[in-house]
Amino acid sequence: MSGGVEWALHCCVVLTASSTPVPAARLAELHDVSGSYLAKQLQSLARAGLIHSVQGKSGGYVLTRAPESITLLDVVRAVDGPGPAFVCTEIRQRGPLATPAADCTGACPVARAMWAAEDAWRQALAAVTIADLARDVDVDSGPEALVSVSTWLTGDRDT
Amino acid sequence: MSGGVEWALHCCVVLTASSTPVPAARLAELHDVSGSYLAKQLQSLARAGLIHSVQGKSGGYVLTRAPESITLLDVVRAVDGPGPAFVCTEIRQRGPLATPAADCTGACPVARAMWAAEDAWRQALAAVTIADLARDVDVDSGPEALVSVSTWLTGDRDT
DNA sequence: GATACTCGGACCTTTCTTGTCCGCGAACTA
DNA sequence: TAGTTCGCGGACAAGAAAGGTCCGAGTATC
Repeated sequence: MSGGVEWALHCCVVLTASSTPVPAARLAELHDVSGSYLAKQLQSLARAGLIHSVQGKSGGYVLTRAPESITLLDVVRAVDGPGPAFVCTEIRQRGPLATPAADCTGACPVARAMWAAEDAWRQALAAVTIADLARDVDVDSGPEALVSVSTWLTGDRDT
Repeated sequence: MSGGVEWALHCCVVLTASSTPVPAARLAELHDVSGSYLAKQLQSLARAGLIHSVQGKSGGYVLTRAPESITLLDVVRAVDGPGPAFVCTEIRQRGPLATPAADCTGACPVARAMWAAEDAWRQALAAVTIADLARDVDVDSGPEALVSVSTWLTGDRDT
């Protein structure tokens, strides 16, 4: 799993606190990460339609939907790609005792089991939304945490 | 996820069919993969205690336990490592609005959600055993498939 | 005891991820 | 209308990790 997923998730949670566009550089400064690289993750989120980019002065990124309708699975799929982590190379069709392709109607048992586990993983991710994470942050660090983030994001740069 | 997991799983299923040691080169020939590289995966399985290596002439690998007591999670952890796929870099403790370390009693909400999903994945993998896979192969390809594999594995090389 | 066969680990190559940089176009401001 | 600020996209370099190969240590067989 790529490390950019963590950055993207934190950015989505932070964007919950702001209704005005937030530049990528500001998000990078808040998290103390490389702005150039974070921009790449944000572009992935924008391509997936999770966030919307506003160009020009006073531009930046805004969430396109309500935080309640953005699941963790959406973010992970946008950053890490939609493909399955386990790839079946059809080993059973190779070697001296290869099973003929005609008998391979469905996926091989190994792939079936691995993909079923991945489905369980995706289902768990789809059950949690960005709004849930924001609420958890409130519980953990108190409601003033996200408020101060909001004021810092929308405030002037010279702080 | 590393591709060697697929090879290791197929090897474990195949080893079900043989009670005598099977050389790594024989397993590689059966699956038509690089023997030198497959040896690395088998060594990982041996280090994890899933298979036992017998040296010397007529040596090879044998399953240490019954196939019913080897789960897919055991194989995946042995090959891909036991660490979690999602690594939390404690982003919340960085940047100008870093939450003080004293307030970070538990994992941050983002990591909690991601790890919960991974637990669901591991639980699904732990629920399936190598014996289950072998049975599924019997259902898919008929019982004669594993029988012919067994005779091919134990037979002489000059076939 | 010699031999042939096996595993085991050290080593190298290729690919991918991570991270950086700069030019272009768009939108807001004056 | 000109200038500034900002996001977008591709090109590019470094580092890690996967993929792959090799030779030495050890053991059962003959």
